[in-house]
Amino acid sequence: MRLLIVEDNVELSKLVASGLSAAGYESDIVGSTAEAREAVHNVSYAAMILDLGLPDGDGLSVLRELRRQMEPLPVLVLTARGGVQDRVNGLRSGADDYLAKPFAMEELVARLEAILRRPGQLLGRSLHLANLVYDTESRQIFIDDKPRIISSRETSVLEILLRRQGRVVPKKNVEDHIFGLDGEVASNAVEVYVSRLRKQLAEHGAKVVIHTIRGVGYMMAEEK
Amino acid sequence: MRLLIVEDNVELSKLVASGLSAAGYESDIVGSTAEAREAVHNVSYAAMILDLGLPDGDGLSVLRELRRQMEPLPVLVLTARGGVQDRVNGLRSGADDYLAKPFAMEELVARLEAILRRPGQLLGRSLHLANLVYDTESRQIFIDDKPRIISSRETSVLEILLRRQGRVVPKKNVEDHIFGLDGEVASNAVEVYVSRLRKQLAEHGAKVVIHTIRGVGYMMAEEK
DNA sequence: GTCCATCTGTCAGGTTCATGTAAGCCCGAG
DNA sequence: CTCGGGCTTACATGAACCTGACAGATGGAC
Repeated sequence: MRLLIVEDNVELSKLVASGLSAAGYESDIVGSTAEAREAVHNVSYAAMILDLGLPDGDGLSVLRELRRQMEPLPVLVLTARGGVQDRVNGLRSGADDYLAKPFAMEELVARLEAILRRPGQLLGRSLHLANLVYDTESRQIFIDDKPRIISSRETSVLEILLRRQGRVVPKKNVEDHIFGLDGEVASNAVEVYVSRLRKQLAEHGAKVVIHTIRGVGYMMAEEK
Repeated sequence: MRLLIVEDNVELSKLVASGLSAAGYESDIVGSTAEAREAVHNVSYAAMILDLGLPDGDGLSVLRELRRQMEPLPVLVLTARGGVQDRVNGLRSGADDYLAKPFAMEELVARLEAILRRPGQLLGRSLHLANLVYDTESRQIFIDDKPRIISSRETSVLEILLRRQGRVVPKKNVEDHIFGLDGEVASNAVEVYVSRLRKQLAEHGAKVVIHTIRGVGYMMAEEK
């Protein structure tokens, strides 16, 4: 399995490469956004490890470009900046995970393998669809890179539909996901949440649709 | 996907049916070997769950008869008798698996799905034809890898035609597959479904055709 | 504490849509 | 050409679904 390391600090990049090699991964190293763009277009990598502070620009621009092209390549962002704002920026731009320097090699490998192993988007920290990004940890929603607030219940519905995007999610599953085992609902609560979610997504200009499959459930997909 | 439950204990059979329903399978229930024979001959089931202690004879006789006719229907034997000898008898008679009462519903579903998924059987998890993919578990249709929604009845027709792609499926079989034992149709319902299915497949750009064989039934094949 | 805003679950009325039936046309076989 | 099966469209029906409204719950500001 081949990885792309985008990092301008030569010592660090070699260290990472050798650590990954020990874990059984081959890797290519580039040191600028320009080289990164080229490499990604020419080679099919299993994942990218991306540093943000690069000599010729911000690594996030590479990431955003990838996502705009609907490229699902898993990306692990790696940077010295560890503040909350940077973390949010990374995820908002479409990163799958985020690691602040200094870090332990084991953690890098563990997180990398987590994003490689995840089936579809079932386990990812961050979920994407069209211009919609959802951070599963902070439960934050971004549309066109702008944070949007929607209420808790609707967020839960969004999450489960997003995790199974392009697949039908039975209404019962949605209900279970929201209420867990204990709470029972004696009404059409799920329908109401879906209705409210649709409305809010539309208001915020999200380019996604929630299809209704009568007698079964719902399916979220990209618009058109 | 439709299953046949052969079980004379009404409570148990209902329990099993509801458990299977939760797992996404429809089922018909019969309570004797005579009814079982009739049902199997009239309807095309995905699998049979067979109890051995029946009021009018041994369930194994039904199974042996099926196998003598080279009928590949997957059979899961379910019985109070849990001894090794019984297990051997069941398997020797052509059962695909064996489950002793009392059992956990999860185990029944797991074993059932194991035999349904088994290669070489009529049934796999997903069926392909040209640019059309059908997932038998979620009953989802993909054309050119994009999920497509068509309604329940049309999906059932598609499923049986796909399972026997390249072969003629008698109209009566299609009808049985959709309605099972109980429902009787007093019209040209099947023709209507086929018509609707053709239309929708065309709209979605599926490269498949449904040929009509006059006086017999239908056959699905790749376009051109 | 009070006030206000928002969130939540329920309900009811209206709407949409899958479904089965029927009717008329089409078309292939003979 | 005739006959009969097949195709397609139209339509009625009821179930499934949508959505606006409402009232209680919650929680933050003061």
